[in-house]
Amino acid sequence: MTQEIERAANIFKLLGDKTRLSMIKMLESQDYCVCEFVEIFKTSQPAISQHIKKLRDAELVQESRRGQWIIYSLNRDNELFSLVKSILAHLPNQDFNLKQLEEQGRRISCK
Amino acid sequence: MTQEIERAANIFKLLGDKTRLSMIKMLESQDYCVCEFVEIFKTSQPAISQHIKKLRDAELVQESRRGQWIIYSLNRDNELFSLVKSILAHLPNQDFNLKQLEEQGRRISCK
DNA sequence: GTATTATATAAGCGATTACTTATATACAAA
DNA sequence: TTTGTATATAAGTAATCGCTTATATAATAC
Repeated sequence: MTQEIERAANIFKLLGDKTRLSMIKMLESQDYCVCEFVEIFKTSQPAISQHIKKLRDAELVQESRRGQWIIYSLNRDNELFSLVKSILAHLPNQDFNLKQLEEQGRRISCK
Repeated sequence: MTQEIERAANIFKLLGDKTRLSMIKMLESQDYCVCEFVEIFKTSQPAISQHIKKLRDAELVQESRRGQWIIYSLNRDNELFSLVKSILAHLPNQDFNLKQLEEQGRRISCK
């Protein structure tokens, strides 16, 4: 069992959850504030925070604080980013989530 | 949450296990008998059988019986095969497993 | 300073996972 | 038809997962 297989399998474990997979796909287009994820996925804030933690621990995303908000972005320097990138190419764009949020006037906190 | 995201996430759940991921990578090169997997992964026969069942249920692999042996192959007609294929391109070849088996004279049952 | 807001972390819990052992099924060889 | 071999399935279990609620931390606004 090569180490590369194991590393890849760990990435797939993370992408094997539809919330996390959507997040990563969304982050391909633009950076997101935690508060936007909370609104979009209609889950509790801790649930979102825990998903993000996993992505952060795997260095798939990176944070940057802006005042009281924390903005996450895709870490394109990740060792396995080329794998991730080629996966994302097969997934439908998820930008409609944020558009919907704006249309419904629910994109509030960080804007 | 699009259905496509959910389908892809299900694939990643399957590939998120290093045994199953190795199997799929190996099947990219050639078909494999269950008994070869059992030898190569040094796990119990039921454990292997259960991994295969998951891959079969997702129609990622297909079986064909040859006498008392069952040979598995990659299902290249799977709806998401292009995704799988592009993933496999990023993984190291695993053919050494079978070579090792042969060198050690442990490739016995189905040959 | 205190209050409020955004995010993270901790603890608990039910569901799921990946194994185990035991058994069933399907075919082969005698 | 009996015996052996390959594979699948069933049942049980410890570990992990993804949520929940409660609380901690960090920044802003007053």
